[in-house]
Amino acid sequence: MQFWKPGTQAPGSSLDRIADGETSVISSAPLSASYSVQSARERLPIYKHRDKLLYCVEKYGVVIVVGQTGCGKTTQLPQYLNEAGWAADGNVIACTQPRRVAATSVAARVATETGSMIGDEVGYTIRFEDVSDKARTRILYLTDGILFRETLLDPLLSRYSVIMIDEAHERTVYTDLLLGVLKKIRRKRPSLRLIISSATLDATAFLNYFTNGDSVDDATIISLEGRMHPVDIAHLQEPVADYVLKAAETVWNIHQRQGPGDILVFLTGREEIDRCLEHLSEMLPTLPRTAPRLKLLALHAGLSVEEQLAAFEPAEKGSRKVIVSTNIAEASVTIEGIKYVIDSGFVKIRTYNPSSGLSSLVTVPISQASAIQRAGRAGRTSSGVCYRLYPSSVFNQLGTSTQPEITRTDLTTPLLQLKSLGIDDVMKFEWVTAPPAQSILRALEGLVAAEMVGEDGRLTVIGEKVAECPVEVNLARMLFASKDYRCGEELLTIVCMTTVQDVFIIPDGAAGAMAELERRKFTAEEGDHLTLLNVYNAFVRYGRSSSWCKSHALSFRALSRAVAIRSQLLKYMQRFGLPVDSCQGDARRLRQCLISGYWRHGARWVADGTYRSIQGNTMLYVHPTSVLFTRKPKSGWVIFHEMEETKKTQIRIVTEVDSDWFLPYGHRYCKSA
DNA sequence: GAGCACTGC
Repeated sequence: MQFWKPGTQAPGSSLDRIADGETSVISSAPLSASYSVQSARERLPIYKHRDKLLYCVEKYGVVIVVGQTGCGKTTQLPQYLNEAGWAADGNVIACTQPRRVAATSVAARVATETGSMIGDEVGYTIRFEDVSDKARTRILYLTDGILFRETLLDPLLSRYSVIMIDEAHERTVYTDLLLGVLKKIRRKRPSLRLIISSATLDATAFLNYFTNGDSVDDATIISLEGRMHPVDIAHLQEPVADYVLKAAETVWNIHQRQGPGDILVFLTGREEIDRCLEHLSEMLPTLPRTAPRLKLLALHAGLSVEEQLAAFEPAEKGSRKVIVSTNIAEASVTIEGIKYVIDSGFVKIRTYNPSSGLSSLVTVPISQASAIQRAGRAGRTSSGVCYRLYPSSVFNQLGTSTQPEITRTDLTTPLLQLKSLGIDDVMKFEWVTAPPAQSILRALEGLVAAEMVGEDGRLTVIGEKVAECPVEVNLARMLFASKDYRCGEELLTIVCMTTVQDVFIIPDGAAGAMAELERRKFTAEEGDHLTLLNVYNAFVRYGRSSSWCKSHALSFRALSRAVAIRSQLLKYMQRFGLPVDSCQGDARRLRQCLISGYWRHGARWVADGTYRSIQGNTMLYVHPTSVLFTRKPKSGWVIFHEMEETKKTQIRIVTEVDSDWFLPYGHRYCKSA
């Protein structure tokens, strides 16, 4: 079996020649499904490392495990540890995942392998769903966010003997926070074992983090070589001006000159995906009558569940499937049967500018780690080929890993939670990668202005409570204020509805215009917050039905999630003694309450139809999805949920208010300006 | 008059 290495090219390859069919693809037989579960486990590449892994976990406090997706570390390692007795005496082996689906699906698979019911010996915990048994569960899969939250309740995580942080190279905010806290915990509880599972390129960075760059006595790296199938890599010889067009051409060449197998294309967003598919459908009529058909599919998060599922259905016999996707197909979802990957080399990420407090979506080159991950998507069920739409010299210049999320995000919530853990001096926290000092300062200022943190840097009484609440700080602030405005019931709903995204489904073309009309039925003239309230109440009144959602162009998924979040937050409100009163239709009182959270998100209308932010006087455009997009607010003043920089600075979820309502917060502007 | 990478508690 041949293994590919990062940066290597298939022999003598330029993309064009490969797409012309000059390079053969090495084939190898996939794992047969006819073996029993036990012997299938033993056939996994990881199995030969079993004893070494167990020895290292025994000897070292921190073991960094390097291995490609598919080598079996996620499913096997916790089982090896269990078999070796690490879950004896009531101890639990934890394995964290960045995503909910991964935690649930891996747990189900391991339960099958161990011949037990899910939720018994093997369980999982994600938000809204705890399928585990406090006394019986030995192996627990959970999202890293849940485990971080657990440190708020049990700062030493004392029920766990081993904690495996899986997919650590993805560097989500919670992974980074967890690693920092776990390093601290290990000083107080050295018996706790940590396993950091990562892709190749980040391993030494993690090792250095845990050894502080010197003593290696307590940490080690194990490399689990081997993946199921080889993937040949082809680079373009010269960069291209239009990678969307090039992607379409490459699909076309593969289809005409290469053997069977589905094609996965990585682009950055919906607009590019649609353009690529348009190019391809224009070419379709020129396909010879006898040639296999080409099935064109888009895949991005904005699609409905049915549309997304289409990408997973096998192509009909004699036809080839082409999935043009965003980064969602890089790690979040896995499509079987992909043999060809086309990688644009770009990704759209959200970044945060701490000096303006603005977040923006920008298209940036991917990292080497991402490029390798994308290529690996071609080798899941058999050998494959990855066509990179950039030269190998460009690959070599890419950053090794994606910038950790914590360096490009608003730190308000993370800092509040660290303080709740007793880490008051966040400047001294041992970050795996330190965020910009300005981000920390801005978040601290915000926490002081919101009265979560006192002038002494310690949490206030309300700050302690808000830290426990799984919502943004300004939204939690409103929940607490709702007691004074007697509008807890409506405010709670609004908070949940602003938290879920894409409530309204607006398709392209004529269907979009129809959806637009449906949306107007819920419109409240005060603005989007009350419109969202109307939508939620109608959803509940009509029995939370998915067909009702469909006929009103609403997302059943989003609304169901809002219902789940609402019942979770309701428990917090009850615990904190916050009444859930109705405002009895008094929209004025309700909007006054909104200001208690949004007072820093105020803007005034100017004659050209744009707005100016109260803080900073930035020019703001109302997002086209807002009910205030077409209307001037009578008072001339609004508050908004969030602002984001695209081509322009846009505000989303906007509601009209009176300027007088800001007065009680005036003195705070002076402090935080 | 015009727009949305992806997660997570």
